[in-house]
Amino acid sequence: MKNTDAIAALSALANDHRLAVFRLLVQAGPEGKAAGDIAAKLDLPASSLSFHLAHLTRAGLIDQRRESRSLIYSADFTAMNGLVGFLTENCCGGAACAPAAATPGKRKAS
Amino acid sequence: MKNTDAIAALSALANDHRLAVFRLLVQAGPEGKAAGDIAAKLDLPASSLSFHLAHLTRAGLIDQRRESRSLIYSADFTAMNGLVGFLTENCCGGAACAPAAATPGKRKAS
DNA sequence: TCTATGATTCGATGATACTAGAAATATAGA
DNA sequence: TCTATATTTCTAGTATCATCGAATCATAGA
Repeated sequence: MKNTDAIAALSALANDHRLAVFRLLVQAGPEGKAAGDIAAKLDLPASSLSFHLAHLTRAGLIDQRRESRSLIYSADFTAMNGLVGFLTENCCGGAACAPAAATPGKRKAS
Repeated sequence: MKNTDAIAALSALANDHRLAVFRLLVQAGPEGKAAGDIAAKLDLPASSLSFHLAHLTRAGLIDQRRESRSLIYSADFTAMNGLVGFLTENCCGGAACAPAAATPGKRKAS
């Protein structure tokens, strides 16, 4: 991950609404959520949400796909892990600090 | 970690200079670095650096201690790990995604 | 093609953040 | 106490960002 990518990701997340959107999508997993559902869940005007979704997309943190009339957004777990790795990179000069990452494993059948 | 703390941390890191400062301190480990050294290394005016250091401190990402005339700054690894945990929390609805964290282990003697 | 629905883009306004020189504060040594 | 060093606070000018209603675009079904 390049420095500019990290800045983009961090400033995308550095906002109340966008952080809420991202965490919602992280918890939703690879299936994602439609823009309308997100707007309803977070009680945001459609145009405001759209602004924030575009911001997160530009930063590479979420992906978009169309499903009929709905646009489905989902977290980009590779980007998320890349960011985490970037922040903790070479921690303490490369000594005992070994950071790890999460992967979007399959959901547990309940 | 509360939502507002995460926002504070993320917006603190969402800046070219502050990200550079933070990563420098992460790599420096618990020993930290004096403000003057950081300014020299990153080629920043003292007043600008001070502004950014205050920002990072307010966000809880770095600690400050005085050593004679110098103020030494060091990364707060607990806060860093808290942020990482917050972002990946309940990933994929709590399925196979197990995020981990880094700790500031002791430096390896070379 | 007409209408309804889901979502984005446009545009104006208000708020917040970054920068860096100058002045002020804290510590140390002579 | 006087001076030098390390750093912060003050200040103002500039730039960037968030908000949300209205208008627009894309898709689907009758």
